[in-house]
Amino acid sequence: MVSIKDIAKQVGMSPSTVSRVINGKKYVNPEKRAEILRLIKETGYVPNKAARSMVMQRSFSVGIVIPDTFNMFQRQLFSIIERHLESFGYHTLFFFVKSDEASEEECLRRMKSEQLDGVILIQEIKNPRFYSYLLDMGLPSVCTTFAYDRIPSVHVDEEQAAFDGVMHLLNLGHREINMVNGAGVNFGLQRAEGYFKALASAGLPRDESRIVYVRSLTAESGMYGMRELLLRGGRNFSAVFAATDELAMGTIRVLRDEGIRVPEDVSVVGFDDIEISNYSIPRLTTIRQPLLEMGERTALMLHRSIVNRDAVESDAVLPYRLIIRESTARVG
Amino acid sequence: MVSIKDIAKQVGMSPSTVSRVINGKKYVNPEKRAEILRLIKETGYVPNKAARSMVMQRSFSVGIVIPDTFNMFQRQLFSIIERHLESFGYHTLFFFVKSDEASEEECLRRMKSEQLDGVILIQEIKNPRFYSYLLDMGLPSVCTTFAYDRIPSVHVDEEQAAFDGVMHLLNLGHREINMVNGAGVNFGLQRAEGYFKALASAGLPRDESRIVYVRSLTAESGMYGMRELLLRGGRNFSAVFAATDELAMGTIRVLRDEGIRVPEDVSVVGFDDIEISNYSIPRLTTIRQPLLEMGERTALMLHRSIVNRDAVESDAVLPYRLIIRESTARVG
DNA sequence: ATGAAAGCGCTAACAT
DNA sequence: ATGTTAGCGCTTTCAT
Repeated sequence: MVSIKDIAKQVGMSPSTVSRVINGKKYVNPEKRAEILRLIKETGYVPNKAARSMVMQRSFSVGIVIPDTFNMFQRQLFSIIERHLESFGYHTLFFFVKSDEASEEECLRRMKSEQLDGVILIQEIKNPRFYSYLLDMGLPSVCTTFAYDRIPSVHVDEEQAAFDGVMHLLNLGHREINMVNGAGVNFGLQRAEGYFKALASAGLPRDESRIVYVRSLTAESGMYGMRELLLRGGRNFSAVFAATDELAMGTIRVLRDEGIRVPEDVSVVGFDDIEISNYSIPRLTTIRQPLLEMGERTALMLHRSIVNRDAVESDAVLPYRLIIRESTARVG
Repeated sequence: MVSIKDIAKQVGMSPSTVSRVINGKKYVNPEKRAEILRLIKETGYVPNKAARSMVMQRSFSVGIVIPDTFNMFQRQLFSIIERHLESFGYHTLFFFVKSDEASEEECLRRMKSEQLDGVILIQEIKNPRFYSYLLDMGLPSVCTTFAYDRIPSVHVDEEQAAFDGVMHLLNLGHREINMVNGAGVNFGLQRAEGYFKALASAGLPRDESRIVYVRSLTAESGMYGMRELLLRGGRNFSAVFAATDELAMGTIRVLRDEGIRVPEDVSVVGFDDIEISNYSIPRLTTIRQPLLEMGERTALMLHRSIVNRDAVESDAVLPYRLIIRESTARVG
């Protein structure tokens, strides 16, 4: 592998000068610079990242912490974040964590060993030590899709968004509305709260038995959730609010298998607006999270707090939007 | 950040000894070892990866090259590969590449700078220099989901799989079968070949106008492709073979919008068997690629060629399987 | 404008 | 069994 020394030797200059050229520093004779640049291109020289990151005490990389079972929304989100991070000159390291103690611990270890410039969390970590570590190290971080006090975050007003989704159902005349929700995630609680508040605004009681909490946010879990609801109350509902689009797809699948038509018999509202929601049968009515903007803001926010370590970033609460498509209809 | 020196000082030993303990080498007094281990735990010491990778001339990381617009099958695949790689002790770096020259070039640069232990390609790279680089550097690599001469690969027999998919349609009595295919990917060509061979085996002519090539492998592109086919020949078909499940979803969407029922009016076969294919309406008949096994074999193969640099790995051609669900039916 | 030298944190060869 | 030393490739004072 060709190194900075090789280049230096070939042009008869010192490594320092070559380093200056590479880093675009001043105080280099334009002619020498040109020659060095030419040689760099010619030899295909590329700086060794480990060496550079050792001496500079930073890695030019940011870590993205994401559940190993990330859903499609999260997948789309991290692609966007990755793209923006790249435009700021960072590389991206993914840390897939399972939601158990050991995995979070391992993730922490890796993060330490990597000399990260910053961290983005797309997953609520259970272990409080995790956050303490970030804070103690003064490691720039931002949370996205959820909020954590003391770490800046980018998200939507979950509760209000859920409220609006359920209001849409209410406006369509639905009164018996179930919810399929994710367990163990904070936004699940917030979305449930919005759901209850909307019902309350229509004078409907808070009925916990109308919510089922499932372990993951996938279609598979959605099926499980809907079956459970059917078991609990039979067909005592005319609408379902699902905490994610994937959950909604599973819900619709079960309904369909039971011979219940969507939206003729039962209306379904999702949350996220992932790509296929616009292609599925029926197209899904859902609450769109502003994916592009969330990704952009997240990357920007992190970049800013890396560049200016003691600037305090404030949370960005972005606008969501109810997208009405085919899975909801006036109550029959 | 606590370093190996700090640990050494605190136990009154040399850094070498500490290093030996960390790396589980022999020749260290059990008591000292225990004490050092204790201190490591106590201080939360974690080795600096950059330093280690500089002196050892390797990074303990493998790069996964994947299209920036990766589809769901690829997403599922890389999750699995990542998991296995981790179990072998590697970290995973993702290289998202667009399919343009500049992006491939940039990817190459990054790969050089990272001192990778190995590379996995989930994407056919256009630029031959890319492969040359891998080969010249003696960098262990494996291709997955496609084959490249001179680099070991893990894949299914694309042509035969496509053949079987189309045979299923033929067996159902279909004779007018269209294909929605991905442009610019090698396996697209192979799947087309299987499609033609199946048709030929039923005495049907090779009609290029029945294939449409679309730019990506998404549902969006699938819609585009189906519309184009409709434009070309109207309803001159009773079945469609789509080169990926996502393409199939888009295809079905357009059909539905045209009032054409699946499978009553038109049968659709996909390829991949991604998760939602089992939840979509209708559930998709498709050719399953052995995701788990492909991921495992890919990781294992790479690991072996890293450990044993001059062992020659042979291609792994894994068994696919036709999964018959609801999107295909006997011709009406 | 340029070079010499030190040092980032670690491992490995060589002593002992 | 353990310490000493050199050096991985680079950036960054500090001289000049």
